[in-house]
Amino acid sequence: MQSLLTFYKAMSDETRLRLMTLLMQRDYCVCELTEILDLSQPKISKHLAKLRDLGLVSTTRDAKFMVYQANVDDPVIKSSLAVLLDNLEHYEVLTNDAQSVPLCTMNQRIKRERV
Amino acid sequence: MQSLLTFYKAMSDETRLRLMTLLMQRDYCVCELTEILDLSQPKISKHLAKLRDLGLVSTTRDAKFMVYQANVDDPVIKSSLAVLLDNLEHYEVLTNDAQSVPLCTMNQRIKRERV
DNA sequence: CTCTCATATACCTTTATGCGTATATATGAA
DNA sequence: TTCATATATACGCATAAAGGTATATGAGAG
Repeated sequence: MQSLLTFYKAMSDETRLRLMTLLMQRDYCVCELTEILDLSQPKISKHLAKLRDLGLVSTTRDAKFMVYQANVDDPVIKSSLAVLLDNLEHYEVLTNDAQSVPLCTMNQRIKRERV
Repeated sequence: MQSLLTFYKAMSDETRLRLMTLLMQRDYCVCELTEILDLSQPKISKHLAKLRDLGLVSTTRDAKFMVYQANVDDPVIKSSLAVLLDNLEHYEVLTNDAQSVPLCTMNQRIKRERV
């Protein structure tokens, strides 16, 4: 039950809810997340570290960039997150986050790769 | 989004998770909940008050007893709780809670009424 | 009215949480 | 090596949260 409790606690903070929601949709590096949420870099990093400590996200280094990805195995937590994703349209902030296109270096780099 | 955040926060405490899970299954008075969770009465009352303040439960007075009932209208929160209830068997504590039969006065009274 | 049971709340202490600022670390470029 | 960029972390502070103990309140019984 502890994992469920810590999941709920993780999601009870607006910053982490936004981060987790984004990461359930695709991977992002820290600079992209900082830009999308428009919050200080240390704040973003600290919340990501918390999500990582709780085992909800994992990281991959890509050159200078730390890429975060959602990493949920617990089926109950997975279902809980599915409920959230299925209802994104109810939450303007989350919807906007998902649609926003960061202008940071990482994003430029990815765009080039896609060409 | 605030209601979702406070819902997650409410559920991030073990006592409240247990209380809410019980109340999603049927109504209980405080003495029953105190007995089932085997925790101090003020602790139970304070957590119930918090759940009531957040609008997740409501109360009815039945003579000396305050009967608490789940009271969830938000569809996303409803779905989130449904996920939990659908997975009760994964959580021994919650399963035990649901199966426990309190011996308190309220329970006696209800039993008599049922005869 | 008084007593008892059921419940709520006040007060206090401890611990957890979140944030800002400053700084450390890591990587690639020049 | 030196610099710039990306990210992590340390430190200090303010606030929130949780629990225990004691006490207040509310309702029915006698």
